[in-house]
Amino acid sequence: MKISKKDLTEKIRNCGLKPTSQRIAILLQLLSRRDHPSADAVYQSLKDEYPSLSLNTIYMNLESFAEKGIITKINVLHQSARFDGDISSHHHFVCVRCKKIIDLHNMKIPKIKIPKELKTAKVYFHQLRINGICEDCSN
Amino acid sequence: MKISKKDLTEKIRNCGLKPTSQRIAILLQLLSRRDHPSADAVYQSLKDEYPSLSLNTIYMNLESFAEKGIITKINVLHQSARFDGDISSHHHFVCVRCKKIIDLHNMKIPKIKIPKELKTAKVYFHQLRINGICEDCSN
DNA sequence: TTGGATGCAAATACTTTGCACACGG
DNA sequence: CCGTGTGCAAAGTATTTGCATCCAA
Repeated sequence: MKISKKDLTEKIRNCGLKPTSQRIAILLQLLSRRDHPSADAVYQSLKDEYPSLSLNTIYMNLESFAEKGIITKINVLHQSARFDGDISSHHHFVCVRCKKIIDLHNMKIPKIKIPKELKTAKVYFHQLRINGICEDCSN
Repeated sequence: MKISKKDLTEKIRNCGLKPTSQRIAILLQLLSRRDHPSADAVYQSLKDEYPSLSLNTIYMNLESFAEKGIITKINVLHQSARFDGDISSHHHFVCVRCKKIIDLHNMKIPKIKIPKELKTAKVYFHQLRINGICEDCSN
């Protein structure tokens, strides 16, 4: 499907942001590609066509778009790697605001059927991650 | 349950690593606590008792332990934020080695029952993440 | 003794912040 | 014009790398 700049302009305006040329370019880039780029990957793809575009602008706008829900941020970003000594099967709730991680031991997840896309990969383990805002942060 | 140093030594040796005093201390620390510490958090807890222990050693060993499967690294993708232009409901496979993300659109996940630990939290969305090693990396 | 492990310091990577200028409404 | 958005540079934090020394086997 073709993505028109007009649609993008609308989409950006609808979520309360000014449809600047940079925002349109960034959103177009993200909707056109099938992978899951980092801010820098988007930057690399756009800098030839938009030499004045700054990486900073991409960081800010990807974050804004995700906040408005027109794109998704796959990894709630902890500033640092977090480790768990408990390797028994359990899942996690992550507060998107304070980044707190809460164990969910009592949560039963029905058996997962590994999809065919992964038939050749080695699956280690799966973890369900629930994102939200914890009690402390919701005040 | 009490964790004996003897058991830890065994555990470390069993996964092919030398049971140095630093490794034993780091693993003991991680297995004793109920939270999900960063490398620095582990460092802060240990540096009084082991003044010569370096943060670097903790980084390396937490990574090694996670690779051997005796602890878990919760956020595989913490080094850079990754975004997805596709906001339809789907899940992801993440290669723990090359960090590649593969979309799993065909995967049906039965309805999730939100556990009681979260009764006061606001749940935004949940994503199932399957961790493993992709075909390219498994050679 | 010997190769892996550690400690230190420097280097790198990612992201955020501060501020002056530019631009859309 | 007004206020948000952008670009640049600098700062901040997390992690990795290089290398000499150390230590468990």
